[in-house]
Amino acid sequence: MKKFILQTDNRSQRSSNYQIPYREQLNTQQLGAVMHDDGPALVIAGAGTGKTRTLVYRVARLVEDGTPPESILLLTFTRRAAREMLNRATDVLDNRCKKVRGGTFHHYCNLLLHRYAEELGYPRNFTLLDQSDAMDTIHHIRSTYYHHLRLKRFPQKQTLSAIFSSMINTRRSLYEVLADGYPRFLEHHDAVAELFDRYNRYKRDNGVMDFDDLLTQTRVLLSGNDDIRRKVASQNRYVMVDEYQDTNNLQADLVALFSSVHENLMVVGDDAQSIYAFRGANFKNILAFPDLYDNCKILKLEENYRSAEPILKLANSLMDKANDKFDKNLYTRRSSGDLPGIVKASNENEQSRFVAQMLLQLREQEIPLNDMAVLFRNGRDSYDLEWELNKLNIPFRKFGGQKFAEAAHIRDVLAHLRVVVNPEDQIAWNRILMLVDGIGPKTASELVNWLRLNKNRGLREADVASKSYKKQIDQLSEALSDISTKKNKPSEALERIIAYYTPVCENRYDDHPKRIKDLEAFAGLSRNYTGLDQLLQDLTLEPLDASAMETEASAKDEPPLTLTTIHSAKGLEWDTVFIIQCLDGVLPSGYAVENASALDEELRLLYVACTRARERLFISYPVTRESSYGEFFSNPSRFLEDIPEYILETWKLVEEPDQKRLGE
DNA sequence: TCCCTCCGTCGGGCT
DNA sequence: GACGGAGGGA
Repeated sequence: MKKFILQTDNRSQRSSNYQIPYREQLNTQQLGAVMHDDGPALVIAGAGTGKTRTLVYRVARLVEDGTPPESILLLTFTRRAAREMLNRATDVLDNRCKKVRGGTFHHYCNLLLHRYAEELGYPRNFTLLDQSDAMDTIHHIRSTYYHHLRLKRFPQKQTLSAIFSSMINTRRSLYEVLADGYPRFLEHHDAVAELFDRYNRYKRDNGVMDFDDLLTQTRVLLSGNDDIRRKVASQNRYVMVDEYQDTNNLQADLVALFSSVHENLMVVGDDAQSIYAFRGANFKNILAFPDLYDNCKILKLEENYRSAEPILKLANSLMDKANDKFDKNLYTRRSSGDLPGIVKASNENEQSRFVAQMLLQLREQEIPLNDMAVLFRNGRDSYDLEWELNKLNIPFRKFGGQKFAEAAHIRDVLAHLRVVVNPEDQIAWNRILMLVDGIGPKTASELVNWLRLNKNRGLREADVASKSYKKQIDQLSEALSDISTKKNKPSEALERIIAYYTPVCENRYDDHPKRIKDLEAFAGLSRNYTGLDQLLQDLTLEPLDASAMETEASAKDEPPLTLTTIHSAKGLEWDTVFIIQCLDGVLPSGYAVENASALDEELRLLYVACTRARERLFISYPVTRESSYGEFFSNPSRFLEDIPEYILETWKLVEEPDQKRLGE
């Protein structure tokens, strides 16, 4: 039977009196995507082709055509990306665009779940576990039930957490995950399976969820309850998903559910930039999208506006090396530009000095520091450079690597707040009790148990009168009751805890001045919040980078340089880009070299890194590396082999006796 | 029972 | 650099 299609009148009227001259500001391909109306659409957008711009204009265009902004849902990879897009849409149109709902999958799911948690048997104020909370929980279960396995090589908490997450996101059995990625732990299959069950039961029993639960529980909620699904999806008149190449099957299911009433779904992405296979993404998913949706319109953006031609040439020639070919060749009309350079340094520090010196030189040529970035494979690959930059007083901000809320002292303070929000949070109780002098694992777990069995009594009533730590327990319970009884602001609660915690911190860490400074910065940041639980949720869903606080102060003098992992550089661009530690075993990662598809992903990673640059690109590597055994020779990335000189120019570093200087 | 120190081990990229 | 286990002193 034929279906009726409801069509509104504005379709015929539009394009006559738009506030924004779309035709003049966009190319034909972009215009097609912006003007796309109803029904599913796939936009394949190569690097630098104006993908963000297209999304921004489409949001504005929908709003101009009378779509209520709050009925548009924009799913992005980070909340920062969503915010930037909506700000830009506000700039091109007006304030209405601020009302568009946008954020990450996790963020949106978190919102829905807080509304409907009770349907799933969770408390409405369920606690969200971040990466380290989840690992602590796993550790807790592991040491309670599996301590006897300690002599055999049993996976560590972060490995266990990675295994569990991989099972969920790639939809594989434990056996498959272990056999594929962790064969040495196959002998522990049954114990790990049991631990997984206990972990899930623990989360259930204690009303907490980890990152993966946000996605899986939302799917359960929407696929198991048609009323709720319809209610939620009918609010989403238009759904747009950015970076679709990096969503996995679980997220694809969610997208389908979110858009299941209006079916106005537009996904945007680039198969050549898929770099999240470890989270279950598969670059083939995006190409299979049209198979899932009848009448799916396919649109392509191919003209690159970002990079100078020599940079694109290098990027294209890298892509030629993929085992699994991509149907992709970016072109640009920009013909000028220097050749990308490859720089060989004799060791890591020389590489750092080269980068630092080059940065200073370019800054003198009026390229602002914040229009330059240094990219690397692993969070740790920049330690030496960070040291060098600090020495030279070059301000920088680092993305990726350790997060602010992962530092021990921040987690200590957060644990205090968490027991106030949720007094049944055993992991948090355990952590704060262990901080008391004279209390170790044994005493802490006895006290936690006592608290669990005496829910209506507080820590104050615990029997510690005869113990050496009585005094500190009194101080602790006083601090906790101060903030739970008075309904004070998050910043006041935080300051109260910091007052209690400061002596603990001084006693525990040698570098306490720096840590206490962090805590003050944290208190400052919390002033923007009115609710404690909101603060905790935001910190979890949008983890701050560890260096964010330090840079905050110096940023006033000069906008800082960016240091970032390639994964965190996604979607961003700079005038000048340095890619450091471009070594075989680093990029590609040593764990990828025996697997063709994993190698391809590493290659795409390098491709993503190169295409972040507009004008200048420097790739560098040291020929020697240090390890615990001493110094050894290292080789440049295999991806850089056989790239002809007319595409990638080789540079030598020449040291002058008195002053280090760059060679020709 | 707790705390400190020493030492071998380790899959990392992100929400 | 962080984790986790071992060993010794308080």
